[in-house]
Amino acid sequence: MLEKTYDPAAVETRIYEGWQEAGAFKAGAGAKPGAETFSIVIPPPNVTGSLHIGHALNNTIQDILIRFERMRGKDVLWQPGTDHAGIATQMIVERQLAERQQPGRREMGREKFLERVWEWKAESGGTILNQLRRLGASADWSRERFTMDEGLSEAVRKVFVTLYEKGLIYRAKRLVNWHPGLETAISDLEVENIETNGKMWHLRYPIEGSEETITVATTRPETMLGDVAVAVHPDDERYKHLVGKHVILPIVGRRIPIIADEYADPELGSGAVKITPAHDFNDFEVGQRHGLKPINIFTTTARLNNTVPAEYRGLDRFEARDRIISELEALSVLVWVDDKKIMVPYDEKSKVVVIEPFLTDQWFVNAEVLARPALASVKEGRTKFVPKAYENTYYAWMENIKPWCISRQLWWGHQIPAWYGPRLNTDPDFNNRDAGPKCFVAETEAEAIRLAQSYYGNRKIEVYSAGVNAPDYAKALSTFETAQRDRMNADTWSMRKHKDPFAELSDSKVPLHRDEDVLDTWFSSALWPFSTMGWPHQTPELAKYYPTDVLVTGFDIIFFWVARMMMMGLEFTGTEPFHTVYMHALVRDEKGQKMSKTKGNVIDPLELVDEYGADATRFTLAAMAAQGRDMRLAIARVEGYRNFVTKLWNAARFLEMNGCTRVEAFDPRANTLALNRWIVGSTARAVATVTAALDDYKFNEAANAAYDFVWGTFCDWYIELAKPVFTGDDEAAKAETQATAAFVLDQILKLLHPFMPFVTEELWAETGKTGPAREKLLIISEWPDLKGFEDTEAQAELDWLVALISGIRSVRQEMNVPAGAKIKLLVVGAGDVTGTRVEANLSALTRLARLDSVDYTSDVPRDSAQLILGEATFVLPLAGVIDLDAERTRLKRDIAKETVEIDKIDKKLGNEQFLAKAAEEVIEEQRTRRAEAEDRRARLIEALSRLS
RNA sequence: GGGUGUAUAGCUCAGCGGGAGAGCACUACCUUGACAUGGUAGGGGUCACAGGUUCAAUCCCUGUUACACCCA
Repeated sequence: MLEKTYDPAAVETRIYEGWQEAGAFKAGAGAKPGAETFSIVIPPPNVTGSLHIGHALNNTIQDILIRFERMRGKDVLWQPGTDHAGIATQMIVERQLAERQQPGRREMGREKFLERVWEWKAESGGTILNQLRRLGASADWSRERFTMDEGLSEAVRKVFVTLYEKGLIYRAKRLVNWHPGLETAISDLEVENIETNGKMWHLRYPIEGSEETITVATTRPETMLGDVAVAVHPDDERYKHLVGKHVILPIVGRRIPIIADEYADPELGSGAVKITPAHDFNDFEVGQRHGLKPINIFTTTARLNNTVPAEYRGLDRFEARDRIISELEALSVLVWVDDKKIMVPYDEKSKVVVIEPFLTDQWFVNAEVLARPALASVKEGRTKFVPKAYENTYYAWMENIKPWCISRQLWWGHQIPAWYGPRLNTDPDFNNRDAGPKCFVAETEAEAIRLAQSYYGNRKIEVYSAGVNAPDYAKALSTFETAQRDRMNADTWSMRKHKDPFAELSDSKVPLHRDEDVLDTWFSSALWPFSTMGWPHQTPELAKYYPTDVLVTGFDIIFFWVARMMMMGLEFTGTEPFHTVYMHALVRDEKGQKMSKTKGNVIDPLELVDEYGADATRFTLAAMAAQGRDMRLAIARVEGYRNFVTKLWNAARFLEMNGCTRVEAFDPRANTLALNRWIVGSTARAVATVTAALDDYKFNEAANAAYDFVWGTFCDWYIELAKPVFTGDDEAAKAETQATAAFVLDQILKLLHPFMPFVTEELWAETGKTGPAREKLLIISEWPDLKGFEDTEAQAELDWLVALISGIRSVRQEMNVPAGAKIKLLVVGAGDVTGTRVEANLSALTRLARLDSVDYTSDVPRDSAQLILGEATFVLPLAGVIDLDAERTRLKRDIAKETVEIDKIDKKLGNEQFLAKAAEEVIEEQRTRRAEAEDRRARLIEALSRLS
């Protein structure tokens, strides 16, 4: 016997372990040989992460799809894993070291520090995946991957080297977004521009050899130390005569040109702008156009470096601003100051650190080339976005894609597979400092040495791993370079040889060192759909499960991740990594605000699981997952669906109490009772609706259809109507109903399983204790298919019965008949069908409408309430109970309602245009509705006349 | 500044070219042998506003307003 209420906490862990032990999550579990495949790769959560409500939604949706397709018999893989999350993870470990007052990262050195991070990962990295298990995620944990696993790292190296060889990855000195706190470059996407109250400072620069001055406006006066020019618009009449002259930069004293460039906007400020190519993206381009050499005034921590006057060196950028302003003021260079709203680039994660455009050597991906096929895939429909509106977002990004800066000055991540050595004096770039060192890109060190060997001839290659600043490396490098330089001049070289008998050997050993930077975390994430399946090796999994089917994700990572997976997938496998991208909404609080720790409005999904159970939590998320709209999560909804779980549980309990045991080889189509034929037909329709909705990714429709059917149809009507059968003495009817009830419950458990896996699996086990043995767990049982089980005749009869019972109940309440009182029912004017229906459903009718007798008459007693249904009138003689005035009011109200309806339809039918242009079936429908309303009204009027 | 989306019951949300829906909340009644985490019945909406298209608009189009988000 089932308990009175279902206790999720007591059941969920046991059920989950049962699935694991049965191997139900394993790729291909339950699939028939040769079955179609269905695969999803999880958006790998950060190892540093813990489950938030967005993850809960994301993974609930994936799990629903996976369980649905698994039950449909497909060969299913849900590939789980985690992302190494370079910056976040490194920061956590660094913070931990600081808290424990242990040596910092730099003191420890790279190798020790990385060991430390791996230790941390081993201890804490699995948290979020364990949290997903609590939600019921049925991923194939035996295939768990991590972006820094050896296999995935191999994929990363392969991709890097291949793209490098194709010229699609290159190293360049460019302005990048620099994070002065972390001292690393970040990508454009990791920067968030936030509108801030700023100021516009107007500075008056003196013109060389003239009394004239030129006024420039800037929001960042401290960067004037790095100014290399002043630009005006070529058509700006005010300044034409100044172009070609020079200004003397105040404080610094540098002589810089006035140039003409269209970037200067005559409408903005004074129309003249200072050009600081090292610290502004627009200025950088202006500088390039005019061959101006950028002057970098900052260190990697955004303090002023030694290119600036001594008194400013070492100052923080904001401190420097104040000091510069004071000095400019004192020099009367500062003319005036305006308040201005400005966009300040912040670190997208912390939203605290101001990002600095900074000139460094970095690695870039030529995203423009990779984007072309990725763009075409979506345009040509090979990959579809759901909802479709996101395709535009994707296009807008892809059509304007910028080079992707992929190097990060961090330690935790995939170290860039590039090795550097000194250039030979025969190299055309030997004296070109901007060209940088000679670079060898290879998947392994051995391969890099081979490449180097072919460049350096038979010199000995020595790889230094202690870093570019290690003394022995610096020494070896300078020895080599000096020798190469000295060899270029015959005199120098012969003098050297004379002094040093070993001079010829001084450049016989070449020092090589590996690039110390690591790759952007998203670089490895971009390979996730195929790297997790063993690529670059041609594994069976790759052949079977790639390309995947659906990618389920939030729109916030459409650029970070989706776009890049498309690019890499197409480039390296020749196929789109998925045919559908399902973008789910953002979960907000019930007031529509974004959840955040600082606002304190975070709903923790694990707390929901603890309090209401995983099933209720999942069902809520599914029921609210309408496409293209953010969801506001209200706890009351979760509570409501918890009640639904209880309702289902109790329905099963009722069936159990009434001997509803499954019957071997039961054929629902052989049923004779309308009640049973009706519920089977309704089940068929519910199955069809839920299946279609899931096929369309309309999770809310699927969930609601299942809910309506289970509660509104099965519990509210079928079980209620079955009660008299169970307590009656028609044994054949009882047996048929018991078998049908058990059959329908089975279908319900299957239908609900993707949404509520735990309670359904538990009930599947409980109901399996009697009747024929269950062959397998619910999770791998077959999805119901009841096509052709509909029964329109039974449907019509039960619709009628429901309407009659509801009608009588309604009258009883309005007439204030005590709920416990049993009353008589008289049937007037019933035809054959109604008569048969009344007789067939007599016990149900009597019970649910609380009647004590049903009789036929043509003689309506006075003081009765009357109900119109079909051709018959149902009369409730309520002498003594009934309030005649109330009944008259009720009838008049109903008559008025019908009149309004008739008038409305008449207006349409009287319109010639309508008759001429509307569809035939629409007109016909209106006519039918009118006739029905007219008939009801006539009989209501008749009923009213009987009352007086 | 450019773009996208949303506006429907007190709240959270579905829906849709031809009869305004659900859950929660609310009101009344009911411990009827599954379930009070329940049952029955009910009240409650100018479908944001203004135009337009259409025989017909909550739905399609345009504009306005408000809110949200994305990009610069």
